[in-house]
Amino acid sequence: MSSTELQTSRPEFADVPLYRQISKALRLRILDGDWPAGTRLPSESELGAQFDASRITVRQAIGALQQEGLIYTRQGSGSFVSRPKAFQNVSRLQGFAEQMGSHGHEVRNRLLSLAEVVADARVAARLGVAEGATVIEIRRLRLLDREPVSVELTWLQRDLGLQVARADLEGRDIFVILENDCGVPLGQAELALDAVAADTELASRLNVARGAPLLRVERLTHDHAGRPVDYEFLYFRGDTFQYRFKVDRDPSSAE
Amino acid sequence: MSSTELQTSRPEFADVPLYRQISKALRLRILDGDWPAGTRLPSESELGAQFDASRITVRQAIGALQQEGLIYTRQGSGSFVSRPKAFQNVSRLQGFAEQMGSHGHEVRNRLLSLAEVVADARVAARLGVAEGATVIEIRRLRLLDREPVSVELTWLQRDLGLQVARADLEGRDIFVILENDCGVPLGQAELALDAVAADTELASRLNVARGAPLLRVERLTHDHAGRPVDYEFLYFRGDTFQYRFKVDRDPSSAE
DNA sequence: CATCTCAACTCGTCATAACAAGCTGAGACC
DNA sequence: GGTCTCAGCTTGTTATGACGAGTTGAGATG
Repeated sequence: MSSTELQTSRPEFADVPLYRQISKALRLRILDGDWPAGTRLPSESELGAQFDASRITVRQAIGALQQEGLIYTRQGSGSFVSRPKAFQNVSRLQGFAEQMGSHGHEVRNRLLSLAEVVADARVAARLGVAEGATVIEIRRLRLLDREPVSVELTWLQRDLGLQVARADLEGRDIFVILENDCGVPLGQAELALDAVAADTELASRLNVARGAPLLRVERLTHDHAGRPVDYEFLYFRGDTFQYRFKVDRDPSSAE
Repeated sequence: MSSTELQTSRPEFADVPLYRQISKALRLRILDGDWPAGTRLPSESELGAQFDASRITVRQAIGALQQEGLIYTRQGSGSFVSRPKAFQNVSRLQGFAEQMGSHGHEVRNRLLSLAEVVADARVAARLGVAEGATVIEIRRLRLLDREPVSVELTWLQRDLGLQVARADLEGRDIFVILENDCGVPLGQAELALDAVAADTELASRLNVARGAPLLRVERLTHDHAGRPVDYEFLYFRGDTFQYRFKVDRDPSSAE
């Protein structure tokens, strides 16, 4: 009954699925530390009563949190808040500031250059434009707590790039700009990581010695429909940055 | 009808959940190429009729395939087989040889050392043993097509390590040994990647200059129950190796 | 012919209900 | 005290039913 009531009383959220509201509420309590690692969540029926939802709906919410790695579930026993943090959820596609900002660090970007350039073969291939077409190139230096961490080269299709160029590139992630200002929902990204030596320019930008090891990330981000949107090279200082994530073996458990 | 028939005729699989049977059946048709990319799957109700399952069960099966990236779904339209392959599923936990071997390369491991050592604080913490406990340390040089690519340091709990030590460490991945010879089903792994400079020993092993950039991968692999099993440091030559994978944005779409 | 409308189909969400399977702790039994 | 059993919890799986929202193509309309 009150699911309807809830929707009636908050018509502006009427279209947010109930299971999302639940998972969001639970997520907040976990991230805020109300429920430290190891805490047992209320049982599915209890949650159902609390949120006035059926068990099937609660399970949808819990399933989402499980996928995020925030909780784990043991049959017959209950659902529990996962181990520490620090390591959480990094196999999501997130901007650097999105990730760090949520951990209490100050992130700034210094715009090094913003230009229309001719796409070389590789950039053209990745972005799906003709070789020789004009694209937008953005070069930024990222500072974490005033300390330089990375230099980032970004290429975008011309029209999209011009929109992005008008946004607050110094304070916000390109991902956030793309999604909120340009209305481009992001989907998957392909990454390639390797290690390279700092050339003279990178070394001076990042305040390290020439030849110092850098973690290079090549990232091609697609929108929801699979169209390439954003092609980047990120150069991280090897001594101050780690790329962390989790992977599963055998996600399907097929055969 | 047929789901029941299936279970009746194969009583040993009677406890495999129906939704897994369905996702497995669909997965096979996709991987076998019966349904090329872009093919629309039968609707959820059709599948329900085919497998004699309710729609909720079919949706569970379809949800699993979606997570695997094999299919994508558009409301009002249907579920479709995903784009090519090539990049699929690389965010799985795979051994190096597993990955390369399936691409027609020759992978060999040269055993550099195999010893019982005293766990330092970090190794002890990661493997969940007492500091000062004895663990097995394995150091290997990996060769791809006769060329050195990486040096790998592995620590295992003593009893497990002794089992592994008896296996064919030169020809097989430790992952494969753990799963097949030791019967340890692997689950998740946590990875941390950064870039470091080659010290004298690594440089000579890998046949690069001292100070050359290396991609360092710290990996802690857990078994199915979440117990830490295998703790490793992998040092890859920056010039010959890339770590590639895909990530999704917004598995939760929070806030 | 172009466009517009709408019925019919698709997936998205949610409720209620039931039984199976795993876990846990209180109490019985030795 | 130590062990064993089992009731009563938990999650896992599944069915049926319902309505909403997005898509699409056929037919009506201009």
